[in-house]
Amino acid sequence: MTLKDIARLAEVSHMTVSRVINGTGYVSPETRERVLRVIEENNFVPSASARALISGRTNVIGMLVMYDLSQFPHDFLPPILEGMSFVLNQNGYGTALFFDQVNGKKNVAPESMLAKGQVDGLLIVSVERDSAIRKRIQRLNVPIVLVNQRIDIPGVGYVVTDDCNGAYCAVEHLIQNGHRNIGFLQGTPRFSTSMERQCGYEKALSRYGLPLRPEYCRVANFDNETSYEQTKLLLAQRPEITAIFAANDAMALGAYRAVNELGLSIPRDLSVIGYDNQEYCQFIQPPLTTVRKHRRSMGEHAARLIVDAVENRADPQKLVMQPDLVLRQSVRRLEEGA
Amino acid sequence: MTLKDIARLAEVSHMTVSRVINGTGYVSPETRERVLRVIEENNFVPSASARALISGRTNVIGMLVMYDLSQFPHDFLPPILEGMSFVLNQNGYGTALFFDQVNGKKNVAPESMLAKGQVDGLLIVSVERDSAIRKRIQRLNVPIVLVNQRIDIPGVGYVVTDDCNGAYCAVEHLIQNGHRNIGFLQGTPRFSTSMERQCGYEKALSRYGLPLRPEYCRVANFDNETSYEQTKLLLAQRPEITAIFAANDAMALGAYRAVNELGLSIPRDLSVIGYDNQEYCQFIQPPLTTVRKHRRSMGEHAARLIVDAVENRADPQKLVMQPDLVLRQSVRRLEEGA
DNA sequence: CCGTCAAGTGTTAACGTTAACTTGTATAGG
DNA sequence: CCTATACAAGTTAACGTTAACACTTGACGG
Repeated sequence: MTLKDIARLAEVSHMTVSRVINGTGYVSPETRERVLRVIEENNFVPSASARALISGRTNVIGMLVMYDLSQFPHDFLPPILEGMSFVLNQNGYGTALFFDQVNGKKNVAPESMLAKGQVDGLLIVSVERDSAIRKRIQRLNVPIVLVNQRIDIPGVGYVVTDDCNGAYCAVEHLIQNGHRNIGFLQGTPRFSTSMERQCGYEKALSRYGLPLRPEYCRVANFDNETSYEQTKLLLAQRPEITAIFAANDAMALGAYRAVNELGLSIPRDLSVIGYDNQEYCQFIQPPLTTVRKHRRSMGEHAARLIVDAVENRADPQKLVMQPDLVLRQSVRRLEEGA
Repeated sequence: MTLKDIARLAEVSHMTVSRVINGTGYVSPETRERVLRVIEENNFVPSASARALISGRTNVIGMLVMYDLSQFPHDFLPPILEGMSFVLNQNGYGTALFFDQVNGKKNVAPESMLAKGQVDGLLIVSVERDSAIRKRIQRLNVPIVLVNQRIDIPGVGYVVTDDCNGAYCAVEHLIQNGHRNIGFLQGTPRFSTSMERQCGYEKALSRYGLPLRPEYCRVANFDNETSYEQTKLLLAQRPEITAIFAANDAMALGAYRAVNELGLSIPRDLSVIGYDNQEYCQFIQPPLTTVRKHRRSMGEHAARLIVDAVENRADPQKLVMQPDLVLRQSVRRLEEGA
């Protein structure tokens, strides 16, 4: 079923049908009616391929996931994809999903698929710091918006969460609850967010005139097991510590485990704040106070930026979003005299 | 940059270039070399749109997510998508992702996008029982494979996990550890997997000659809070219960909470098995024994089935996968005399 | 009463491929 | 030596759409 078939059935030329469909040019009301009826009856939909061929635009935006899923909390991705997909669809775009690597193995497709002019723009969800992204991006000549990674490349936009500020708020919250000796479980330096969270921790301490003690900071690689060990060490070596800020929730859970094992209790003996607001935070005991990134919203914004760039042939914008603190029950207010 | 540009630069006709690219027909080694060099130098990639137009095939497979993400564990989706995407890419297919509904709102795109002949085949990830899928599927005339939903529709394939057997194994494991009075926290009847898990529970009891006591079974809607309440009730009303099988991990966590609050301990006073093997299962205390679905593998298989169907113009196959039990530390072996 | 313009419709060519057919040349078999 | 055939190309048309231009009709102003 093509334009011409519809044209024949409606007894008009194929151009008239095209005009009816696209709302361009003059068509008399009666003709329009007739054509629309025939289209309806045959539930005709114009060929996307033919349109893409002649217009040079596919109306498809690529979504490239640049990190290995198994290395990162699984629930990070879905809300982002969902947000992107929703906004893109609303704007008449389809979405092509690619994973750069799967289970450690490099995927074949991304570059070639993306080069074929198969997409009008590209959203890249990534996690690692800098990495090879810079180089790889340059080859592709479509508008690009990075999600969750703030790399300043001319002509490339991004949507990121201000993790530095998120961490700042978390630590500030601890300080405002009377905590002075605050441990920090740090992530892998490989991940860009890791450094930012550290920066926020340091900023908050300095802002409130507290000393930055390197021995309070432990690198635990975003890893539950390591955090568990480091927390045990930390509490043994530095018993004056009353609170821990963990750079993600899995690490906070590691701290929980250590505290339990030492026969202590949260938040009575130790206050804990995590980061990411994973699903389980509300279910564990005690429910974990943590920092929430607005993941769906990030996806939505990224989609808007890319649509904007594609349609106005302009460079994509850059956008920094603020996370917020989700208060639960893992932080205790210290008495003044304590 | 088109075939013809390459042809001009290599001083051949565009057909020769086409033949070189597709490996069809006769081309002399020297000519092939020359053409390949020119292609390389200009890193030319043929237009997917033009190919799609003339061949009637897009080399894109649609992936439609039919359920509301917020209603289901977030980490269910990524491995499935990843598995699909990987296999599809390997076979030269691109992937178009669509969400049927986002945050309760119906998405606009799916039907129209899919109808436009934009995809050669469709993978549908769903969760709800039957629902409207039957009707919606019939309109689309591309091969379809359902993922995680076993609906027998002629010409439609599926990849599912045998949740009945998964539940059976879980309950069997409890029985083999000496438990006789086993509670069951049930999911929403809305979800297809829910009924299967119940079926497995009942099968195991009956297989081992244990009575099915309705008062041991509580509907907790896959919900943490409800499970928490139901577990408290269950333990109060039926103190003889020594183990609980929860139809998913969130519910198991609810049980954990109840047990803690009653001053009891897992697995000493109560053994618990969950279902899904969510990320946090290994991190909570005690680590939760649970049933693992092979999600990436499901995605991979589904992708293979659809590629098969598309390329051989045959009806897609149907496939039932077996989950397995992940043993951790939430189940206690009861002494014979206990 | 003619030119101009708007409304409504049609014709043609182009987008970048591939299928199908055609052409030319070297080689082998009779 | 002629012809059949394998090899190595080239030419043309088609896929389904849209842009650009062309044509017809009627109305209206000068």
